[in-house]
Amino acid sequence: MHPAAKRLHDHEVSGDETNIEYGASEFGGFGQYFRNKQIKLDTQLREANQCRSQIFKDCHIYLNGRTEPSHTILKGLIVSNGGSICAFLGGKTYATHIVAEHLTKRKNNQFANYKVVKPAWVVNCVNQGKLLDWTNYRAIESSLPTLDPKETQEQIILEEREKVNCLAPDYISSYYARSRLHFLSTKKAELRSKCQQLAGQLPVAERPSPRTILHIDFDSFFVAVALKDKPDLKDQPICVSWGGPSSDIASCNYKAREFGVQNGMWVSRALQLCPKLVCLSYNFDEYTRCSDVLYQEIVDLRPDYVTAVSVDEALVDVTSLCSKTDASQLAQELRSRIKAKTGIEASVGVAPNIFLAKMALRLAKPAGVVCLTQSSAPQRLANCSVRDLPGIGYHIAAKLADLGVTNYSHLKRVTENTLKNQLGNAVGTKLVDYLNCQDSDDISLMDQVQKSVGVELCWGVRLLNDNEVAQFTSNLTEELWSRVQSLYPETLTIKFYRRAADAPFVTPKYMGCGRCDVTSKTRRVVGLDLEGLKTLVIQCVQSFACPPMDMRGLGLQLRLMDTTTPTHHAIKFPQLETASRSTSPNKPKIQLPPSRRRGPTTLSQFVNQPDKVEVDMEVFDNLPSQIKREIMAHEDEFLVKVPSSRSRSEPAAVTTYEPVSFRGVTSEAGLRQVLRDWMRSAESPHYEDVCEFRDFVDYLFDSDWNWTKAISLVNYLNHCSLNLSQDWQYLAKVMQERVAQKILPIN
DNA sequence: AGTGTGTGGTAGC
DNA sequence: AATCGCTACCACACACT
Repeated sequence: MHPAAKRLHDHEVSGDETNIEYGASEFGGFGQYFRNKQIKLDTQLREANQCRSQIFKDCHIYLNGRTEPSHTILKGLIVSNGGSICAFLGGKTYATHIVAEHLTKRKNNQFANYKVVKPAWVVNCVNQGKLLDWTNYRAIESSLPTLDPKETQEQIILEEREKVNCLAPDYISSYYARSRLHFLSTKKAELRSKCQQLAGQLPVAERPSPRTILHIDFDSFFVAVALKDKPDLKDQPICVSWGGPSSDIASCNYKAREFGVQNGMWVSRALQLCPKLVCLSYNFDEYTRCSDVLYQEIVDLRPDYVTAVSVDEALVDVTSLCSKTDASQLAQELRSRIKAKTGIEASVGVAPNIFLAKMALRLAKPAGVVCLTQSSAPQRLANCSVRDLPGIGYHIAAKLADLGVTNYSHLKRVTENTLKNQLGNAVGTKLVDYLNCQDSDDISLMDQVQKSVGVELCWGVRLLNDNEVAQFTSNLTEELWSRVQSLYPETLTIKFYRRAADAPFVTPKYMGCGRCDVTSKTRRVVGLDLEGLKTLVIQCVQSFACPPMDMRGLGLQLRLMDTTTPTHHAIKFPQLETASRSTSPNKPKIQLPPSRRRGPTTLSQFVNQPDKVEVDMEVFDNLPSQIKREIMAHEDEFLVKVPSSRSRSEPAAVTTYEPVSFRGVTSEAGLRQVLRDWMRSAESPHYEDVCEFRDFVDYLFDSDWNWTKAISLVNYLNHCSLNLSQDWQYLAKVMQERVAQKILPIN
């Protein structure tokens, strides 16, 4: 059974539900409300029918279309015999069985990989008191375990691709242009970076305790924007989405929430709950404009600190300001100014720490201001669902429910140790903090420096063969590369989405990824250029050995070099996988550093290397001379060759036998002096100098075999660069990887 | 004990 | 006819050293 389904199932049979059914939620936690409602229905059913058996234990069953007997009766049979009902397909749970009388052609495809059974199966199971073989009750011929034959799958993909072609040249850009989640993520990154800059400009404030923190955001932001030019609709239930039955609701107003409609829900389901629901479109430009106004107003306050939470949401430290003004008055004024300039309502939470500010904001919505203090908070929060606590999502809330904790006030029933054991140290500690109305996070200490850059695409991915997979992968890698700009990537993590073995070939959501198995791999990428990166990504993708037609999505994430805590590592040795050693001709090619045209700072990428094993040069020095000789004898097999097409910048030293010198210096002490002078001479290394140094090091290796000196110099460069700019550090890193690459074959 | 990798969870509308 | 299910960050378990 699927974990989520299992949790629901376990929960249902775990007895005392009285406290959570229809549990009062001041926070509009309608998701919880409906989950509770479902639990209550099941409980009622079970009670009405008595719990007769566990025949359907681990069965999560979806009822489709008209049935005989009716849904109500079938539900009663299933639930009272230990099963559970799957309210809808897709989403986070999935059905183990579908009960249907007959299916439309489309649903035939959609359900092809489910166990689709006739209602008689349920009835007969109950009558005979055991779980019967479902295959005798198939509602469709091609149902499990027969998968769609390859030709059928191919046909399906070809048809889908007529509508949505993920290989079209502009697919990725047009996709992201319409993706709300992409919009939210990229806006957040931008705003974080702006706040980071701002922090440098704001006066350094004294930091008395307690602080005064504002948490401010717009009420149902997307809907509010959509309603700006349609004021007559404002009392109707409204949502923002692209409009189709399986499209997500990005935002819905309070009227719609009364019907149980929630953000993230599919339109089809929302329409079941609220048939009069009106769908309005996105307006990303206007979101940006409102966001700008919001942040401008915040900055104009001259606060102590600002942290971007979202495009429409910020945490603001206003402690200094509040020595003169009353915080709630400040918040009210801010609210009115924003309303005046954007035409939409914002709410503000005011409190002495982040946790309480967030909770205050929830209480303040819609269109209000709420102040919470250490003393007033426990009372005000007592009945709030744990689901509404920051950092507590679906999964943790479910685990808490297993512990009998659904409300904030229930937390004190459980010991700290139980929380930590069940939920992990971090979450446990956080919950205890919350219970004490404390928050260890301080917004002025929150790091807003970007540590990684990634792209991910899991919609419309339908590919026929390895070539297409490579093409798509390559396109996505280019998208990633375009976002790297002058950053310093160190490792790449590839996240691969593959259709789960028992997930239907045709996804419930139109062109969605369906239920997937996700696997990931991490590789070092220091020194790779775009081509090298592409090759690496494609290799990795192939290593997942997924049938092309089952690929459903791909994520690529680059972890950036950490320049805040310098590593004092000596040379890192790459370690090739045994497989790639034999395929060395396919290795990504070595690149020269980019020319100055690309700007003075990015030295990026001219060496390839995979994994790592740290060794320092003593290890090499101590190698048996036999091994050293062997290496030298096989030089051609492993030494890295620099492409000769760029040889214009190659110094003569590489091809002629002159004394081994760098700018006329040969002694190690002298060379170190040259390096020091070089590093002092410029904020960032110049391209020509880099080439010269690289070639000198290459020469030491390839022609002079003076490896010790080369390693020593590179380590020295690394050592010195620790106090210099990122460019110097990156150069050192690239040189280390390059040297490591040369030593590699001794492993 | 520290390091690196793979996995999983959460947040925003 | 549909649909645009992203992304950054944290925490953890585990393997390896």
